[in-house]
Amino acid sequence: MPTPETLIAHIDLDAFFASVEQRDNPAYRGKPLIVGALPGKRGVVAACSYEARAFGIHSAMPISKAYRLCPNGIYVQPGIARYHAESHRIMQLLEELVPAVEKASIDEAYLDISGLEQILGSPEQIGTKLRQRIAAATGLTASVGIGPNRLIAKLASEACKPNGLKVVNADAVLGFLAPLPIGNLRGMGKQTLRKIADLNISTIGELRAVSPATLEAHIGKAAAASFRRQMFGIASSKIVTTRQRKSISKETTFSQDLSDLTELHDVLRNLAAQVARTARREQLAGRVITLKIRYADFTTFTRQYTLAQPTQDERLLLATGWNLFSNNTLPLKPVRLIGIGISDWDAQNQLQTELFSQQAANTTHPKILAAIDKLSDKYGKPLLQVGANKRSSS
DNA sequence: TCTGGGGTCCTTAATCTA
DNA sequence: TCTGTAGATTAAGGACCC
Repeated sequence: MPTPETLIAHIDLDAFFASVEQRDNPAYRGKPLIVGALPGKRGVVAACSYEARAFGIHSAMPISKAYRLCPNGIYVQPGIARYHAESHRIMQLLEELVPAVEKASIDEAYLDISGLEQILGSPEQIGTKLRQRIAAATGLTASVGIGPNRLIAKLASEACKPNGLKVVNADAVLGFLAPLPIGNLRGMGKQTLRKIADLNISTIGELRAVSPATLEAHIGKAAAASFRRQMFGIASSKIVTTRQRKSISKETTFSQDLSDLTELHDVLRNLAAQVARTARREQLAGRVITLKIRYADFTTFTRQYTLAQPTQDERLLLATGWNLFSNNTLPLKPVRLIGIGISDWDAQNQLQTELFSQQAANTTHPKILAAIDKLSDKYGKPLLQVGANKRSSS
């Protein structure tokens, strides 16, 4: 028996955040709706309705600019928890129909529909079923692209947005790609486009005519190889149904740049506590602690430190993060953003819930001990006691 | 124009180690 | 023991994505 042709579907929920808001608030329907920061505050557009797009607004646009373009639009802050719940519900729906579903983001999924034609019908029928199912259960619209691999499926769904369906068969891939803008290729962002601007090419078809050596000279070997594969429609069709996260981080941008060290420390403590909470909930402990600082001029620095043992405790996170901030490797000037994260764990080091007290008490690194001592002085009580056995209650 | 937050992956330079 | 080197690992930044 011949092996069935590989078929991947990409599902993309249309203007997801904005659509959920419009569905739940009839007053928002048919109006330019912008989900993101509120005008007057620092921030960007997270999502916007198609009515808002008519004003030239798009996601990631500074909110101040969006407001200039559309002062009469409706501006709302995102309700992320509601969107996650909705997303979860939709993914479950998809899993009922198709066994291999990969959640690619809050509003996107890849599905392996190879060999399902006998049960669910032609690719067009499968795509229609998926879209109908989502609409019936949630009242939301989705665009579905189907192709021989992830790249083609994704580009097909982009091409038929909003509320569309497009199937690209294997023999139509080259023709489908040729007229698309090169910016549609994965990894082709602003910087890469700038690097190849002098080649004067705008479509994937034109990019194919550029010699490999020329492309390499402009953007380097690895990137050139990646784009050459993509421009001929070569890409992975592997669906990863379970994915282990690689890092946990929290960051915040101040409404006004902050210089006060006490305030900065308080914010960092709060962020460290949130990171630690997530880590404990997900039973992860990381060895690498990363501090992120952004200044008023948007220059951004990261500093990291590798602990001898993994941790998920906010005290060690905070002490290490603060030490990275104050150990004189960063300029002393007003801070726009501060963030902290942990990473670098492996399967074996999950669920080490008693780890912290032991490891922190066993910490001998002078930098960490000094930072912890300093903090202990600041709070007028010892943050760590050798042999201590109980968790922080703060 | 003035740029959020939470991620992933890649490149490069510095440092460690055999 | 010293020195040079290659490869591995770590650190930092950049680019990108949603």
